[in-house]
Amino acid sequence: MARTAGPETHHTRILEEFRQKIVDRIWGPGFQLDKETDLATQYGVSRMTMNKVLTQLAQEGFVVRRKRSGTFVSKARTQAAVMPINNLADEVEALGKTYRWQLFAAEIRVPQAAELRLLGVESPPIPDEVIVLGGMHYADDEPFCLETRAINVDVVPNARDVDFATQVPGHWLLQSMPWSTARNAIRAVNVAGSEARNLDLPVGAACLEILRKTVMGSDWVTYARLLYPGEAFQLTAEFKTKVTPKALAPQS
Amino acid sequence: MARTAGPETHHTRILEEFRQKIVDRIWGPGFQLDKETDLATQYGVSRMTMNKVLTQLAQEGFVVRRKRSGTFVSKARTQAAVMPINNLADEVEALGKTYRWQLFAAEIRVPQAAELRLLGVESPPIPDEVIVLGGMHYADDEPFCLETRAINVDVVPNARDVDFATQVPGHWLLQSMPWSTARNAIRAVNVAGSEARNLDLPVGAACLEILRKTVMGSDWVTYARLLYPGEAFQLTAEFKTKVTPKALAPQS
DNA sequence: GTCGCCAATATGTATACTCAAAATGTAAAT
DNA sequence: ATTTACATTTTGAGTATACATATTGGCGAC
Repeated sequence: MARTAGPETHHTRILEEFRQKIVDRIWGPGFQLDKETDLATQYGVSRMTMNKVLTQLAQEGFVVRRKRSGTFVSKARTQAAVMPINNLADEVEALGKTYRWQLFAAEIRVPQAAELRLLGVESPPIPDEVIVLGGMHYADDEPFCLETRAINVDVVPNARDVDFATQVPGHWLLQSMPWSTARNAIRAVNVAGSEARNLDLPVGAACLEILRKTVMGSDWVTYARLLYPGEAFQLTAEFKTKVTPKALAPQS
Repeated sequence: MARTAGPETHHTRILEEFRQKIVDRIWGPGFQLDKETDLATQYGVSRMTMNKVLTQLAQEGFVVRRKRSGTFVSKARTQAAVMPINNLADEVEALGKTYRWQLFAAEIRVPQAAELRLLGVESPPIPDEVIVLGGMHYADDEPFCLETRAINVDVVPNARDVDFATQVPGHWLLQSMPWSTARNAIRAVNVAGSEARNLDLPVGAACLEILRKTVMGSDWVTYARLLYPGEAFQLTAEFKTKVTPKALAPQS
């Protein structure tokens, strides 16, 4: 589990030492570090090197730096979870199961109001032509995730020519449009009707619903709704304590 | 919504320009940037400044740097969601509602097997003395979150003297033990029995269940189970596309 | 032609030195 | 007594320079 023995350079060594001191509360919240010139001489490095260490620590949120005032260990406030949302095929195959994607329908047309509501579309500028599609992700032929999606053809014109029966929409979009931004909302819902039938669940079963809006620049690329059987699926996230951008004031 | 107009320094300006170029795919995945000495002269800065920019970009995962080879725009693979999990009081008050915490019971004793199962405790080393507590978070006197928790007294000895009727456990722990690490699992479940009654929900209603294990060094600090009324509550997360640590190879 | 060694090259790390910006405490002025 | 002005201190940003390190492409030996 040991990290791949990073390069033993001055600044990485000092960085790790400082982080450890803070995590172990040897330097507790509010503690004021010596000024960077002093620290530099104490550790036998130049100010630039010590500056690199402290700047990095500040970026990671461990310390707050204020001109004329000094460098302080920050107080933890918020917790930020880094949650990897991989593509489903990888995730399913990591469990040793076979993955399969089944397209139900895909059409280029004006989306209906009900569909927009389902997908959580709030901003009115809806283009005339949108790919509306639905399908199911299977793991060993068991329903794993029900997907409903709208794709903005204006932003991704070559989506027109893609056969989403063979290409998994999410995966294709990720490959096709790297560096986009997304906003997720996660809820628990009771399934009913055709959704319950498709997922092979009793009516009223709890499901995890992820509404994802993907944005590229100023335009939306896709709205997706992913519905997972509740008990069978779970999202996991590892995280460290972090500070809120505000409330950084050192001990007064 | 505009970011608080950051300092207009050389390296931040260039950094933003490069990020934009990559996000807008002017520099697509696999694109090789000019070498840093050339870029430095092109942008009229010293190599150290350009180095700072490129190092930062590499840390953010936008580019991969290889000695002798050059700097390449990396290919997006995974998406990482950064999900802030604030303390509930702040969250509730952000909605303009009044927050209230109601303790049901808190005891120091050996936890029961059923409780450990509920909390998702898997690793056997259970200390003899554990604080087992349960309570409810209210927003405007409506049930908002049902909490069940175990606290490791060996790791947090002063938790003995805390009155968890007035102190919210999660908040107190966060203040008391900053820089801990946690692992979250998020599921959807159907509520039943006393849980449904306490949350004022019909039996079978979908709820969001968060199992959180908090670790400090090598010991566990607390296991918590947070149950949110499904339809009423949702987690949201903003995120950008990121690269996997592996699979960074430039276009061959 | 193939294999292995070597040198050229791009990044990585570090130093020493400037000047700028911001915050704080002190002293002067109203 | 309160405000204003100023000097000091600490971080922030940038430059010029040097040497280390890894990798790649070419050259030579076989």
